[in-house]
Amino acid sequence: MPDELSANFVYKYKDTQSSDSSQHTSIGVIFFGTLAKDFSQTVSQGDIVLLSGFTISKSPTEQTDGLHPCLLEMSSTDACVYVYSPNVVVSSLPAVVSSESRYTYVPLNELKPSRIVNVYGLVTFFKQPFPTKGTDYCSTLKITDKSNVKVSCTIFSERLEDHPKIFRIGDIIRLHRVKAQIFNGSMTLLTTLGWSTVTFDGMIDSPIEPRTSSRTFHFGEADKHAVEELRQWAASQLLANESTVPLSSVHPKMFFDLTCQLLAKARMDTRCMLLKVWDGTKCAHPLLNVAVAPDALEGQSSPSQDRENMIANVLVYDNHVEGASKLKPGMFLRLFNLHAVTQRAPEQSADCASSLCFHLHGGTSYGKGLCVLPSESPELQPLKRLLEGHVAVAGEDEVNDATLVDVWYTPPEALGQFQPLHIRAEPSEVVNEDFYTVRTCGHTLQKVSLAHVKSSTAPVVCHVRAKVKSYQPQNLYQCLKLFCPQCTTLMEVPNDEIIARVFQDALRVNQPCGEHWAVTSSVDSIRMHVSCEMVLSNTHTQLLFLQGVTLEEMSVISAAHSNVVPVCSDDERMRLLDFSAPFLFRRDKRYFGCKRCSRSTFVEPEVSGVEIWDEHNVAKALGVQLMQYALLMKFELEDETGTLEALIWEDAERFFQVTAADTSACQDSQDKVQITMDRLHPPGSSMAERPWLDLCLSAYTVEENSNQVCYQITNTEARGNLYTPL
DNA sequence: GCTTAGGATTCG
Repeated sequence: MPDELSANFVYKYKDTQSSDSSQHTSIGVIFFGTLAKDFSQTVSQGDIVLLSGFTISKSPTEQTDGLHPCLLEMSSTDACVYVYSPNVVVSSLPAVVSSESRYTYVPLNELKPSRIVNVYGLVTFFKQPFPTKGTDYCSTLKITDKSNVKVSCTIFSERLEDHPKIFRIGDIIRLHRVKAQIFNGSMTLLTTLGWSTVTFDGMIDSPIEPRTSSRTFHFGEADKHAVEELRQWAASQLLANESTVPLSSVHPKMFFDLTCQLLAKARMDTRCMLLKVWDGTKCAHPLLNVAVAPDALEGQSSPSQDRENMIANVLVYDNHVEGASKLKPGMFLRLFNLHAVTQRAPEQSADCASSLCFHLHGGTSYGKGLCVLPSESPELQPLKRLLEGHVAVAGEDEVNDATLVDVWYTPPEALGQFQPLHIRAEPSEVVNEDFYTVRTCGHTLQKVSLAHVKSSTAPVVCHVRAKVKSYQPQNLYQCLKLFCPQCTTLMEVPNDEIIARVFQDALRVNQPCGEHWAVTSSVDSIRMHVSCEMVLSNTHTQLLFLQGVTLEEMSVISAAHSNVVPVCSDDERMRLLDFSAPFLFRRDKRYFGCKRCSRSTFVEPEVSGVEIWDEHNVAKALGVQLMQYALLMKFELEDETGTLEALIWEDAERFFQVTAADTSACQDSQDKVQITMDRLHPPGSSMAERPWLDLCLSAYTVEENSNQVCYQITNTEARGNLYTPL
């Protein structure tokens, strides 16, 4: 045929003179028509080609040229060839190859069954990749374009990172080498061998940044234009970026998408994971707080007053647990199709207002799922500013204690409670991956040097990398303090000698006391009082008042009781002991009252309405201001630029992953603090051997101390396998 | 070894 061009390209990867057909490493290929023309204009020597839609035929010239006995012959107009140049990846179809625009994108209304095509589209529906019954994960999505035709796409890949990074409806996706097919009467697209994808934000003015796991992908002016055009069209159609719902707009029973930061997570069971998240807004409905043992919780989420209704508890079920288990506190997430469920915590009675909890139900229907958003995403910036603002405000409220600095220098008294623990630490082995620190704050800050921190104006929050040059107190039992949240008094925990003396003083005036609210029984010189009202409600075994005991007797008796209050008598009236002694013994724990803020006279305890007695309601019933246990240490930090003294105080429990109250009584918690210190500052180690610590530092001024600038380590957790010997 | 899925909730 005169108007038809033909070409015969022979690729010789290796020259061979042999006529033995098994030795042939080259074969002839025959193209016809426009494909032949386009191919001849596109290809260069050395390119790699991939052919499809060709048939094998006998070579008529085998006898004369001694080459391969077969030929590859283009069988129909469906045949296509892919040309891989060293630098650019070129895909070509019959009639579409051109030298200036090497990729051609087919509008969605022009798809033809069994064609392998490249397309651009706007995402109108998507699911996170889910495991199939086969070998791959599958992403299902639906896309549309200017033609307004909607096409479903199915993407298979066993590598999760190769799946399209779609974060929201309205994102723009580019697909290469996907096959058009009819399924159930509708056009669909399916990945084929060599497929690839890139996605873009669909917001009209956001930077055009391709999201892909591929390190080599083609992106030119034409792509930029395609994205811009789709964004324009989407905007005109009101299709673009359906926004997610802030916590402040969530109401019961709704399904919604949430953009948030992960604060903490905990495995509930094999099919359920708890995520504690926030987005910087306050929910109009009370939020449920799912209580979890502190050691089961990864990350930090202490409910505090000013964060009330800001921390959402999300229960993630079944297939979503796999993805959730990879999450780390601090990450930014998008949770798709969360269900706002009203429920009561187990301890809440039926007349209590129920609170909101969020469920990510099992399955993938309606796009249920979760994904991690890159921290630098432009759409996260407003959220991050909101969170940082909130963290800063919380910091100002909490870091205001002028007494900290003073108390630091008062010589601590020995308590004899911490047992120093000796760990074998070979100096050469101390730099160990078993120990490290992580910041759990939401700040996105560049790390700065200690010199930079010192030159900054407080208040400020900084991220640093430093080593511990020294720390105080060296005897760790001395880092345990008592703190009054009311008057901010900070004091040492009285030792047993002091407490025993208070008990002895009380014994000297051990007269009977007649309180109308109490019934009394006596064994020898020991008197036990219980509340009449509590006897009636059968809760009297929970709260005992003991008179005429020594500290030793008290310790034995309280070991078996939930709440025991030591009392004495004065003028036939019951009184509490001096506040140098604990006002309450709860099994192995002792609780102290603040001398300044507690009621000085003892009146009838207010016992109505309490079902379960703990240290808080005992203190309240007695008019006592409960003192909190707190850990206080001072680290001398060092980096290449200098040293800086930083307290570890408000976030000490977070840092050491213990509660201060536990360290007052529990050997395991004391050991944990000791081991942590031995990891970050091994005994006898040189600076070079100590680990670098990633720390979040808060700098603040103490007004009462001529505006002295103080530093605290905040939002930082010590991590690692502390129980592996170094 | 060359399939898998092919949108459509609500349980915990």
